[in-house]
Amino acid sequence: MSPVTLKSIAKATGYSITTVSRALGGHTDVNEETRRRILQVAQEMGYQPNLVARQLRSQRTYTIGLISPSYMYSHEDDFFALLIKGIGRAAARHQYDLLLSSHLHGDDEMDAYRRIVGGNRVDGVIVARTYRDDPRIAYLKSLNHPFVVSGRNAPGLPNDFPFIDADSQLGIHMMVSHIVSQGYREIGLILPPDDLAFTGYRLAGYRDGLAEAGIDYHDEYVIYGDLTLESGYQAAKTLLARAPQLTAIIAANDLMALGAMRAVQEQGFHVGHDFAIGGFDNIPAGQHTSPSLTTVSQPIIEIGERLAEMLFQIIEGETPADNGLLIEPTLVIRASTNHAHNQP
Amino acid sequence: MSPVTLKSIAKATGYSITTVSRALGGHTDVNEETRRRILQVAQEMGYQPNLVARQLRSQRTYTIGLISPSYMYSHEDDFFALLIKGIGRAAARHQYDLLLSSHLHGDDEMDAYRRIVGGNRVDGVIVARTYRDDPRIAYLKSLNHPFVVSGRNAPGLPNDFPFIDADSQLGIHMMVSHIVSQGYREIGLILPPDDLAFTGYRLAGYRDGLAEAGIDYHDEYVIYGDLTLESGYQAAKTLLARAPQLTAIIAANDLMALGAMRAVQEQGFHVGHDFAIGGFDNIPAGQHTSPSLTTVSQPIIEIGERLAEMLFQIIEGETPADNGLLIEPTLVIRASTNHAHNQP
DNA sequence: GTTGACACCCAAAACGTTTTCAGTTATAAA
DNA sequence: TTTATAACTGAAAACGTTTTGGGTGTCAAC
Repeated sequence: MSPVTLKSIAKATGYSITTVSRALGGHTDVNEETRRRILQVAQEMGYQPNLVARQLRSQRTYTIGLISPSYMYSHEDDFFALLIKGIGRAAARHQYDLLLSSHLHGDDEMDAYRRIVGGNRVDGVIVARTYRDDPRIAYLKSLNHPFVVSGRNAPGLPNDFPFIDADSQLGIHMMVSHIVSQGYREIGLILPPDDLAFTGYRLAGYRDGLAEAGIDYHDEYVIYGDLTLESGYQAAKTLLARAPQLTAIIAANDLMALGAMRAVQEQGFHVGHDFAIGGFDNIPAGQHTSPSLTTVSQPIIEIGERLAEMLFQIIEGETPADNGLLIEPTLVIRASTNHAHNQP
Repeated sequence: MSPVTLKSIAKATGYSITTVSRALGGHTDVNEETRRRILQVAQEMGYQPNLVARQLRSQRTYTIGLISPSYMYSHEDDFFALLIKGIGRAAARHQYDLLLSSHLHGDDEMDAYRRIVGGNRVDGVIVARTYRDDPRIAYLKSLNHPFVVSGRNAPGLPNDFPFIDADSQLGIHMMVSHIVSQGYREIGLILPPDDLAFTGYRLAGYRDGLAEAGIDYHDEYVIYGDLTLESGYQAAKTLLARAPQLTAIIAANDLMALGAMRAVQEQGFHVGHDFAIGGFDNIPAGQHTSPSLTTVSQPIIEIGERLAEMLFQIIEGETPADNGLLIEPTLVIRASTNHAHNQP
């Protein structure tokens, strides 16, 4: 009835706790016959090692942590779900578990990090959704605790930590070039909040694209949203009121793009014919909208997998081959920017 | 440099480990002045309690577990992502963490349960995606370990465990009634694999609906898929070949419904006008398809939240008010079954 | 001047492992 | 026969907490 421990197996077999531990641990210095006996008794008694005790003694948890605000990774935001999927895959391969700590919206995120990391609950953490000069990264570096970052610092700031990020500057650049190639030249942009690190890259990519096409940049063509569909809708309405000559809008994520699409359609435009909409993320919903959404795709699941692999290497004390990895995104052209896609 | 522990604080303040522990733990039998001193020193030294040691000593982890195959909770299957979101919310409120253990596809799921549960890593677990007479449930019951179940046993079998499930029998029944009310009477059904517990309820709901409408049941109108979009596509093609008189298809989840929709459209049908398609789950993509998908909606996030709340109660030794909860799903009528929705 | 009550503090045990170090026996070499 | 070596085993320490079960000292009451 009471939990079966090394001690109880020791008592049952007549061997010491040490020997039982070594036998089960597969050490060489235990007689083959005694190991057989011990293994069998352990089996019969249904022994399961107490992982917490093992963690305490060995100072290893075989667990990695992901800390997230509780309102994220939802259908409003597939990003976390996909990242978790990739991480989970890699973790399963390496026999690690994933500790997911959600903190309430108002709470200080740093507290969660201090608790989990300082509390020795994980061997490493994955930091996602980076801010400009992210304090979480500073904290982890000061502790010299293994971590990897999904994302990176804002443009111009140092990236002296292991990270993987999509080259979203290039992604938006490709999007602009494509939209220009379709004949649209008055292009608006809906950006994420300014404290997110990647916002600067998306703006830079936009300017790159315009410059390449020889189009002037106008401040009033750019507006900030908060990544939700609703905010995309509002932003597009504001943008159109402010600059009615617009014939295209690029949003920094698909959700805002879908909101923008709705706003634009309400204004009587025929998206894909007289107006272009471009997104970023390639969320599943974008395939099924009408018109389907042209977007920039980043392989989030794969990024999650590679991040985890990278973290495992760091935990094991190896130096990962790529300490900062920029992934080239791909442009997925669909009907919202392209006549040819419109009638299948 | 070395980690700051109760011991180091004891040394620094001159008090014993016991007193430091009791001071930080908020016990009453320590002088207010000494507590102040200890708190301050702990603060200065940046003390973070070692949670693993605490867990070992107190035999409580303040962690709940969710074990899932690593291919699940993806954009192919929003279910897990949403469930995790709900669980995470509730967990954040109660200061619990979530341990997510993914195991590789081929591995025995029971091993993961034995490892996590037997290894004392969690105070309770949430079992999702139940099978008929699920061995995981039998295991947890035999151990008398706190757990709750998302789903329940197959029809006719006992549910002697705490669970929350959507009443999918009623859900499909409502769907059939609605489709019949739109004038369709030759209705096919695409079911999930037979070993999943809820398959029987969906079939029963289908038969209920037919019976109520006075329509005969035909075996050849029913086919099994594996919940993926691709399998829905194949299943629908088979169904149409087998019974060309069909004018409607209900799929047991949205993904298969979308696959079926594609197959039906390829055959030249005009879904929403001369053919009806119904799904189940209300995944976000269904809003944006063309035509948009009529579906049965279950509040997965809320179910996750309530499951977690229920589990916390059980862990705390209370008896939850609802030990088995059936949630009434809602029918979301969109264009794939309804003319009126077709031209907004 | 003893007694009780109270406030405060601490040594040691316990949680269940892993590992270090030393001990015991059998065997081979000298 | 002694000695060195190898093969196996075990006692005890350690990981960092919390809790048990006293201690000590002060003060009021008798």
